[in-house]
Amino acid sequence: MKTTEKVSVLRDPLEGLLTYELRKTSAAVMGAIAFELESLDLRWSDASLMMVIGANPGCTQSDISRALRIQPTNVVPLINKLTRAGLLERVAGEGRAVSLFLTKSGAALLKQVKSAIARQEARLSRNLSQAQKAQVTDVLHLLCKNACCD
Amino acid sequence: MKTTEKVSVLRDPLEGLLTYELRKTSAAVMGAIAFELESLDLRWSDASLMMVIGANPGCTQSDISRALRIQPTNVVPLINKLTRAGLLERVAGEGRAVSLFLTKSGAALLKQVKSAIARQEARLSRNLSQAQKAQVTDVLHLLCKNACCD
DNA sequence: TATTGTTATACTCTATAACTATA
DNA sequence: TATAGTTATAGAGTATAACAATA
Repeated sequence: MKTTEKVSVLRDPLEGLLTYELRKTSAAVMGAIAFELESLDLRWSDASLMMVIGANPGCTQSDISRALRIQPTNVVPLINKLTRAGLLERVAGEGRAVSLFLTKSGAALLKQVKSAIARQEARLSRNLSQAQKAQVTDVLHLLCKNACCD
Repeated sequence: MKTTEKVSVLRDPLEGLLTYELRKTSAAVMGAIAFELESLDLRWSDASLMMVIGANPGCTQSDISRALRIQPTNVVPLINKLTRAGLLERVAGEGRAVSLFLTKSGAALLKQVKSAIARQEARLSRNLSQAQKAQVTDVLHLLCKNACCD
């Protein structure tokens, strides 16, 4: 015996670590929203950009950069993609600033984005107790703060 | 008046969304562990690999791939890096399989990795109530499951 | 000078296709 | 054939440096 005693199921020494569980859950959740947005030909970065501009018509790339904590340099290709797709309009503002607005078709697509996000959120929290639902974002905010930023 | 009425602080329409908060918190937490591991010249992917091999001496790359949910193809460069650094030993096993072990210096470094992780975990949960501490991983597991995988 | 926007670049993580070697 | 490992490659996300344009 014991000729083929393979490990195959490993002991997972990372199980239960906040760092690990957060990363794993975040990865799963991002995979799920990616699937949800696939039919709209949008990635999460696109969708979150549209959400922010939809809620703040006329905001600038700097505004977005600060709000979503992405480097200004990384906002550029996202804006370009959405502009080329006819979803975004760039209007000259003060100084070098450019004010961003959703086009008509951008606004229409945003509605679908909101539906996709609503579906995702409903699915995520479908079997959470009221207490859990109420506390989960509080805990996440605490953890975020403890991780030193925000 | 109203000449320079800039937006500057945006309304954040993503605030409170589980998808968004999870991603943001995960990013912050990964940044914090990256900082913690920086002095050891390891990234989280290296550290988690060492943790798994330390807890499962003789495991294979396929085992690791399944445990950490990384593509087998992406395990290769990680293993190579740690092997080149003298932290890992590869011993021929059955068939094509290769059994992985930490070297002496690998085991020594793993101790420091564990300390770094322990510091991180303590900092993350320092101001969580007992109830929160007890429930947070449960909620994360639920969310992970609801996201459809795991 | 400080702010805004941009280009180029590079590194990490992740994913797929195609291949070799072994049972 | 199924499993283990590998190579090459490509796409996203994120980071810095250097620069141009405007107040």
